[in-house]
Amino acid sequence: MPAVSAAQGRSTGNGGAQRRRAGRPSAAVLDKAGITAAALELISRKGYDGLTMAALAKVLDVAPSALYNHVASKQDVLLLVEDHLMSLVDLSGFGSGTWEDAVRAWAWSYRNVFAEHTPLIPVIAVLPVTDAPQTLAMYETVSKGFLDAGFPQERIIPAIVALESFIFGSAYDVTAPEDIFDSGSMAGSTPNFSAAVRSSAAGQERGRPADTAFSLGLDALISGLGALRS
Amino acid sequence: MPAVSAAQGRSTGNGGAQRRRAGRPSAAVLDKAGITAAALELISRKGYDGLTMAALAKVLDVAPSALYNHVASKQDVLLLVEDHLMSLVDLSGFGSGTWEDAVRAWAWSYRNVFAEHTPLIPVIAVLPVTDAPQTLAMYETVSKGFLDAGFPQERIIPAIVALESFIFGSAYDVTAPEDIFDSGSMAGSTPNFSAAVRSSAAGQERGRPADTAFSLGLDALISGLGALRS
DNA sequence: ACCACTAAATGAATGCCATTCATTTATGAG
DNA sequence: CTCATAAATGAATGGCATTCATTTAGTGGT
Repeated sequence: MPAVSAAQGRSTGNGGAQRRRAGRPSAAVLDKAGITAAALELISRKGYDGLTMAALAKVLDVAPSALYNHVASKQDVLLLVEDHLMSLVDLSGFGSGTWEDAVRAWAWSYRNVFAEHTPLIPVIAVLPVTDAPQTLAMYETVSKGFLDAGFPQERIIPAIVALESFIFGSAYDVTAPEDIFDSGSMAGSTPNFSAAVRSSAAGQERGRPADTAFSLGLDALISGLGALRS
Repeated sequence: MPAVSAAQGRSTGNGGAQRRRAGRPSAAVLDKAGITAAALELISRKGYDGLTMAALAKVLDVAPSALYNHVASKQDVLLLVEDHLMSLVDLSGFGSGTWEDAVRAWAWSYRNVFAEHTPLIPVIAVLPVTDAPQTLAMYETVSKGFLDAGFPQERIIPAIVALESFIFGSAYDVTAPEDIFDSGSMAGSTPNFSAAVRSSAAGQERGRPADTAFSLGLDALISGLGALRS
């Protein structure tokens, strides 16, 4: 159970005191599960800027070059993290309630998970699903949900892709600063925009602006895509 | 007219032969417009990986440190590029045709421009509009288009944000490899997904898959959001 | 029981990158 | 005329991912 060894290696702690001597250790120190866990810990503690191969090695109490016996590159580490996060997305709606409710719960959960991990979005967008079992499992469940709801088979993938595109874009939006639409000194030359910004800020008492936009767009997509069902 | 000087500096060429001697030159060599143009040239020639401060300096026939007299950081360069690209987005539909057609043309154009520049998307998402005049101009035109079409003022910004989120996510989708949904050896355990992938590939004779998904989602958003008009 | 191969660690490079700093030279305001 | 300021050079600096030679430990075949 190498994951346990890795966890022990980390909890043993050794705060940099006596170093391990060179050569293969009796019990393996590293494995993918341990690297993934350490990366997630590092990300939550220091953010993605803090996720360097050197920092990761330090958390695992290992020399940086040791990591390359288990992953081919830093991109590989990001891939491990990405696939782990996919397992956190809520799929419970598919199979129980209506298609609309299932999609809504899935989309909110998906957006919320990746709003905390926007640096992974460029990775996901280009990642072949073959290399990501959790991701593949999610697509299978969602596809089945769409099929059972009466979607024509050839429309399922485009519909999921459209929803995902909206979800990824919206995840970025969550991270935007509050004053992103403040026109500052240029406000005079943008009367319609400035008024719209003021008005939407005023009309919104509860919740984040990003949530309002997400809710609005998601409802539009769900009703528009739902019409494709036979 | 410093932009001209910069252009001359670049066309003079000097292919690295005799170096400029230290100290302030009689005519300024650099300015923001020239830096922006050089960055765009570099990006189109070598991609975003090739856009380094050193490479940019070389194109402009200048020492890397000289750039920092005009921009505070590389992020600043990306911001200049981003704002320039915004001026390429098609706004001609607003003011002529229907709201639906205007939004459709705007959205396709917006997506196509940034599909070639996805590394800028994280920059845009966090960029206060104050620092980006072209971006601000675009929002003004689009806001006016929504207002004239009968949108309640407080819904305009959320509606635009929802559309933009979909556009950014879809821009990533354009860059995805063709075989991104190939399940490979895992296909056996994902029957519904694999069948959906096969079916959507078969049903689609013309155009890129990304275009199909974008068209589908955009129509859904336009009809859903259009219903908000009074 | 030996031996060769492979796996997994260390530690010392390597090369690239953004950024900073001291220095030099030119311009323009008072 | 002079002096602050702007705009260039060139030489660091520190951080980064990655590679390589080396060391040690397990393993499969004979």
